[in-house]
Amino acid sequence: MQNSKIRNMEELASVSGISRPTLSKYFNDPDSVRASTRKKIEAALETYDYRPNIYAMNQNRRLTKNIGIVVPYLADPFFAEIARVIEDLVIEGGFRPILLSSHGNSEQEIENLDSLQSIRPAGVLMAPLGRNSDIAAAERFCAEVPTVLFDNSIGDLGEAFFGLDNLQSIGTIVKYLCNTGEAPVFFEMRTPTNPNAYKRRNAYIETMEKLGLTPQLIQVDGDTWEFEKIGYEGGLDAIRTRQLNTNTVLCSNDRLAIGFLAAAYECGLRVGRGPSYALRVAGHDDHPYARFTCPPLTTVAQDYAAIATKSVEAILSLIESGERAKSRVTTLFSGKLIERVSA
Amino acid sequence: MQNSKIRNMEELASVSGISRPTLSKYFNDPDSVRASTRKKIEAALETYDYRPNIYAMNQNRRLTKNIGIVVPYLADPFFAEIARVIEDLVIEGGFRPILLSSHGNSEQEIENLDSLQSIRPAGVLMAPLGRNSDIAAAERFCAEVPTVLFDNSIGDLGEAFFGLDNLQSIGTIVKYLCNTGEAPVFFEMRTPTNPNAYKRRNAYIETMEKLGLTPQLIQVDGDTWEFEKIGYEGGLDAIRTRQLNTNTVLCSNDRLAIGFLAAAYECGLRVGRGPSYALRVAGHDDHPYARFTCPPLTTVAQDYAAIATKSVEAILSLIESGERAKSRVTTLFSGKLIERVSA
DNA sequence: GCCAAAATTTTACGCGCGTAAATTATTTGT
DNA sequence: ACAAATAATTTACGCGCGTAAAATTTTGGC
Repeated sequence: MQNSKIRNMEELASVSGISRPTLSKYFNDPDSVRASTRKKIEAALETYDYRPNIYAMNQNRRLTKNIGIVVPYLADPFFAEIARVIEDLVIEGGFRPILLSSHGNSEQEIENLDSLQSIRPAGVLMAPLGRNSDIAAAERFCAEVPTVLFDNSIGDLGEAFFGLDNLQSIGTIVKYLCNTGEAPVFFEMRTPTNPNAYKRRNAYIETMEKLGLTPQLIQVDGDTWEFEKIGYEGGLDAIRTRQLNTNTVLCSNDRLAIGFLAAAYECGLRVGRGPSYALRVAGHDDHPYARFTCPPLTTVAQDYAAIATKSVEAILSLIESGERAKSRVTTLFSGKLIERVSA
Repeated sequence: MQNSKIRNMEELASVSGISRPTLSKYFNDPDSVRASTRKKIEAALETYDYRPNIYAMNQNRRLTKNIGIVVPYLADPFFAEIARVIEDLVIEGGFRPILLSSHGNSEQEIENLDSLQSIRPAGVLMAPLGRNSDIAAAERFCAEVPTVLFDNSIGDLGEAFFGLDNLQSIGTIVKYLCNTGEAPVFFEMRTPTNPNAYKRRNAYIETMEKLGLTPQLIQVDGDTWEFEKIGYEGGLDAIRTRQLNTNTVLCSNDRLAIGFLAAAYECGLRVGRGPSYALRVAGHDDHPYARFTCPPLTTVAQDYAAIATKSVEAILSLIESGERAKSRVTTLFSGKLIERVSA
């Protein structure tokens, strides 16, 4: 096994009989050296435990092998999941993911960008906070570092954007709800932190009007990322003050819906589809917990595997080309209706 | 504002009139230079945008300012929350947190340790996977890097351990359940990944026997980290095959309980306390979602702020001392009963 | 078995900063 | 105002690796 440890490439060079520059080449890309050489190196690596000093490497390389991943709120399992997929793809691409959460806080988001900038990443994948983001700071960052946005977009920031087609996905579930029962009221935060939320509101209104129906909004207060709490408290209030004049509620996202379901339960309203139920509740996103709510939540699934895959592909090809995108491409994926028992 | 940018300390030295070694001292500890010097440096920093190259710094420092944080499963909001608190404390302590998730996978856990070792962290805070952890690899890591364990312990690995007093916390909720209704059956995974789970099982048995009652276990299959799913499927099975001969179920953790609640709901069993309810269900951990289940989950809260604070304090003092712990100290915190409506 | 092409080695320099020792300047106490 | 203590500067070296250019070796094709 690991006999004596080796401290640097120089020493590895002497014990392996391969010159240091060739070793350097090998570590940057094992396939760039001759097969016979590669074998010798790998044989030496088996007996001598050695790995290049990552700091010395990155100091001298034009570009590091780091890719930053910034998400707005990691305690949200949705972002935890998408971050995990992205991490794996980044590793697969031969890069090193650096995951940072903004914890729903714009100052933290800037700090994250600052912190990333100091490690000179080859590229960054970022899901911005949205409304609260410091746009000027983000712009400055994007000018320095190739950045691909996902989940939600800010202006025309970044080289590309991958997200959800909110008009399609909200349209789908609104039509589904209308076809299977009463038209839905839209339950949302009054001043959401997230641009997607505005798009969903507009998509709801647009779809309802297209169907010849009158859109109705229930807008609740709250400006934190504790969506369940906001949905719960807003839901309690909406139910108790009889703001609902339909038996169908479409929540702007699943986390709000989870809170709303808790409120409905507390008020003794049975949620589900059919004559014996008081209320239908639907969400949006297919949150990891949506299938375990009571009752299981009807929602629209985001194809986050697609979002993750395409985002990573985009940043990798940007890095490989060494250039900036000629034009900012926006790619929107469709949502898929997930019919469960809540609506 | 930022006029011309400065590329290295040398240039900052010339424009600020302060020598480079002094600047180096300043960046390592601003308070180590004279106040007048500090002022001059900070004035220069205002006009010239400069930050030291982190790679060059870390290459030459004996010890980096990095602290690794390894959690078993970041998509679990419990770990996301505790990681967030730890991150903040680490930053407050003047260090740089590097957060890594093992995604419930032992190979990933080793990769994380490997990856951390290559950045030569000053210390590491780690919540190990447990049963699946590669103990030999972890031991080798701990021999190299000062490591403090939290949440769950493996053997006597690491310099210290901070976790929950499962005997106390399970004892508390078992007694509560017995005092307010029928004695609970214990619902858990047959072969949990997590040592805490075994401790909880034993704590349940011990407490029941102390109370002169017969412990009963419902053990469900599953060896992934999808606890809700396992709880749901196991719960469905347990209910349908009539394994319950008490109306009270204590789940080994809240995520299992969330799944179990979904199963109970699907089977039409009303969960709550009182004559009109079919079942009482309690959990353990006070998971962030526990207050939004239907009905809200009675559980035991872990004091994760305390666990986080003490763990960070421990690693910081270890780093400061530059030594290894003389003996491995285990600190267990008490859980606190959270009475909600599910039991 | 020869030659051009490709891979490797040699040589040499630089990256940006940490750090140690010796020297010089500044502050502090009296 | 002076000596002692403290801080800053100068000088010099090293960290581990990237990388470029030139010299050398190996490879593959015919």
